[in-house]
Amino acid sequence: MSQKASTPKGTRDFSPSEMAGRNYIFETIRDVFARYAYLPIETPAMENLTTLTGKYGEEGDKLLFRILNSGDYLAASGKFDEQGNSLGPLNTAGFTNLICDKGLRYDLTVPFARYVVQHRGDIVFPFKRYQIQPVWRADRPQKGRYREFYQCDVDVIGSNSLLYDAELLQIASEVFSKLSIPVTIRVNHRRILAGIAEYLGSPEKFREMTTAIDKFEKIGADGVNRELKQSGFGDEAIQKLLAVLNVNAEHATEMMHWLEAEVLSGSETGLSGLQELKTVFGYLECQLPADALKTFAFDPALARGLSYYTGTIIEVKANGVGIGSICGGGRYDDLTGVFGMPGVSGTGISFGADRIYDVLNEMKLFPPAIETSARVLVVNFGKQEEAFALKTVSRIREAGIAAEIYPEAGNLKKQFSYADHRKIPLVLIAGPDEISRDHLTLKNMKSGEQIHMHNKDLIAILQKIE
RNA sequence: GUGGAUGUAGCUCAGCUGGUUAGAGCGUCGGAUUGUGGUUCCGUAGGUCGUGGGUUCGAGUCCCAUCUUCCACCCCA
Repeated sequence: MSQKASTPKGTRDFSPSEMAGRNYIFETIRDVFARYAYLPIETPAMENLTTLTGKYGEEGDKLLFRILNSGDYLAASGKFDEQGNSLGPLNTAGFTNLICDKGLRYDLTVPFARYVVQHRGDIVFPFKRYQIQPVWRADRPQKGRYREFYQCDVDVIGSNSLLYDAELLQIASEVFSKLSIPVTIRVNHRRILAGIAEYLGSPEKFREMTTAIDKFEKIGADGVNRELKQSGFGDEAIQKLLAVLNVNAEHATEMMHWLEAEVLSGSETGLSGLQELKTVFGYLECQLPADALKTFAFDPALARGLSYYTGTIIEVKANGVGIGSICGGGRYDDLTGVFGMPGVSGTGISFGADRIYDVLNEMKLFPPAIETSARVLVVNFGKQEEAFALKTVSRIREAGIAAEIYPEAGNLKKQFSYADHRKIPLVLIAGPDEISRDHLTLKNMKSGEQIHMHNKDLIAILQKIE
């Protein structure tokens, strides 16, 4: 009896043509990271549950994949008989903690914080690392939302310098420019949001306020109004907030001036956040050409959910594609505190490789040439010619050119058709005629042109065709 | 986790209110062309109609369950 072949919900296989696209993304991102002098690390797919829980809020904890312990834990618990009947009161949470103590990582930032604390003796600060690995979330899948997906994280830990905030923004700008994806990079500061909450007279409702404004673009002013009312904001406060969201400032500097004068003047926190952002934008102006600067937008309505951000926050969306954010991040002042290493500031961003793939695919922005396997196919004529063909294919490989020989003899039609399907640009023909004269025939599959050459000139000619 | 759609050949889909052997295009493979692919022509193969139950004389079509994918909420890369 055969069973149905399938992958678990929200997970996928990647075939060679998809891997070509994925590797193109990973290589592009890795190149940029490395050029800014970030160093690679990897951490295990699973972490202790104590490392993961409580870091992503209540919702996040629900989305953790937990790994069942091995062993006879039921007998050990003493709460169940052999038929599985409960012998005493034990709630789900308690039971879960009893039977599993490991989980799949939910992101790369928290494992990185754990890594930093654990290796603090070996690390030279500020530590710049990158990490490209899959993460898992037990979310309900949708388009652009998977249960297993790759994040490409770059973080700096152990420095308060805003130069790094600016550097990461520059990295984001460069990655998307290299991938030719038109994006908007929205930037805000958590302390500006805190200042706005003070301005509204409800600093304690900071959380409710940020989750409401985060939806501004999606649900509009009316929707935000409703949300805020539900959270207990007064009408006056709501009007003040909507006025902030509706300010139509063309340039970041205009918006900043207005906020400084009208909204944040009474909030020390808010003003300090604004000052930091000004500094960051100042650095960007030094580092980036004008057309790259245009992709950045200061947006006081950007909130971002993750609770550990404390400073600059950033989010990137592809223009004109209905896929969520493809990159996000920010500064966190005390991520390592929970692991017993307080007062270490970090800043980082994360690229969503799978969503970037979807964007490139939807916008048809993948370069055409990334999928070739071999550059040369050597035709197989049969027993008599095989030895010659094998020697030739080895010579080509030794010259650093990807080559393969067709596995079966005869039927040239089939062999050429194979080269066509595989997008192999060159076919080398070494049949009886050629071998007898120590010659070769090379066909260019794109132009259809064939050239004859002496056997000894092969490598030189192939290298010239490059 | 809550609510709603979806599933027919490898791919994109058709199949009217239940009614004989479930169709098309593209692709595959073979031939026209045994030393030449991409175009053309001819032909071939390929289907547990997502899966499991049920209603019915009869189910791709109706009902229930389940899985997948997608959409909204929640949240997020």
